[in-house]
Amino acid sequence: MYEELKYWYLRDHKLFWTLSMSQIKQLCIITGFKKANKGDIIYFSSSDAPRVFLLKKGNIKIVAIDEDGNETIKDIIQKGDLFGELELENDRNSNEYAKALTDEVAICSFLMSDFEDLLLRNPNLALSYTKFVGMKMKRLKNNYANLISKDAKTRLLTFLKEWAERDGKKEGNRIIIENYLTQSDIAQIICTSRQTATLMLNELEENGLMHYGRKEIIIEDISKL
Amino acid sequence: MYEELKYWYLRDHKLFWTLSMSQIKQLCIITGFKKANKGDIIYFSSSDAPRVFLLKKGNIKIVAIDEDGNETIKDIIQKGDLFGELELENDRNSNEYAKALTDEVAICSFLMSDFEDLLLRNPNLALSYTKFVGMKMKRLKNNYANLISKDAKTRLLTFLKEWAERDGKKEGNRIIIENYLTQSDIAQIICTSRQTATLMLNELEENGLMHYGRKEIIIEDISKL
DNA sequence: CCTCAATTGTAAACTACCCGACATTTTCCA
DNA sequence: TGGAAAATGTCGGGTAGTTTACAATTGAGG
Repeated sequence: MYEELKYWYLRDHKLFWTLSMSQIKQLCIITGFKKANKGDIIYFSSSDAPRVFLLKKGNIKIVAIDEDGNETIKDIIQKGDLFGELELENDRNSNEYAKALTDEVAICSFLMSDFEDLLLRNPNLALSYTKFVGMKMKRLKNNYANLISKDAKTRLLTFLKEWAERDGKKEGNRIIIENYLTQSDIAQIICTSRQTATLMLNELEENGLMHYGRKEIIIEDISKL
Repeated sequence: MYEELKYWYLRDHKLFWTLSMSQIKQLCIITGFKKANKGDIIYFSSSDAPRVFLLKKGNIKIVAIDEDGNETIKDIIQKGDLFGELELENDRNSNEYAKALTDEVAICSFLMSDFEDLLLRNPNLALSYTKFVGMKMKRLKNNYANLISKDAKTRLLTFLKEWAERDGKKEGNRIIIENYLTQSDIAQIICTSRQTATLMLNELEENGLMHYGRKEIIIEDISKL
């Protein structure tokens, strides 16, 4: 990869704003780059050194397989998200892989050890990174608090609202979300069965609150959800 | 507080091992200290500047109150744990307080801004702290993964095992845990109703697997749980 | 030692949700 | 373009776990 490109991929990420251009150039720590198409499975090769990943384009989901072969969605990663071993601790025994949700996906990665060096040399970056991880943790806590105390319908509504806020485009009163999730994906995220999710989505549609389509989701009035 | 004490409270925490004694002495960032007894409620005064807390002695639980006045246990904090705004971001609108679970509780705290300065001046510490937060996150993820995919009985067993491992004292084959949780506390932690928890605990007792007492919990053979 | 509040024990009714079993529709690609 | 695979729609039976309700036990404080 051209040196030019290497730092371009870092430049526009919030996390690296504290660094000057020349600092970024010095780093050039990106050691991997991958493109994928919808449906492709991306393995985190557990054989080689632990890595931190940065999603430059598209959306992916992290999926775990348990002993019985059941898939569980562990996370949805969006453009600009840093992911992988955010813990800076490697944990080899987890059986996880990523799956591309959108047509085009671009991921770049660097070695964790490089990243650690970088943090040590740039205390400001370390602080930003810590806050970044902290925010992730807060989001996680909120999500789970939801799963636990609310029933399936509330969970669906909360999920839809959050999604609309993060991804949705306003068009007058409506909000339009580009959809890359099947109903069964949504069901998994809100931890219910596919049938229940389908049922609830149709119910919302009957009440004229929203429309679920494979390409896009339209929410008529978010305040009524 | 005597200067001596101030750094004593930091000295023996894993997080600060990378700092030399003299460095710790220079810090003196501790600005608050609190003692409490069982049942006491400890408020995080949301009026003054955001703080990081360090639990020196005992156990406490973090409880959130929702609109309807329902209590939810959000976290159990144990001796040596750092807690509070781990996110390094202040979030004023949460309605949370801490409650002492053990007879004697000692908490010290320092201002977040001081802590941030400290991190900036000690990159090594920043890295340790990042890993520390990361580990918290991993534990959190595991706990929740459990809540979601397993039934109430499995959740109880997982919780008991984890508790035994963290807190239990071995006596021959048995493990004895000093108990500071009521059955209803346990029920909240594993997200089930008090009645279900009671039922399951009694079932385990009938099968001779464990004994639940108000002062201590005895597990006959952890491998059989 | 007695009293009251907190904790624990038990049972029955009820319900949200899962699961299996299909039919129908859409999408993909050979 | 046609046929298979994936996604969606729909129905009812079964059940884990909640809720309500009340009794029994424990323990702390006067």
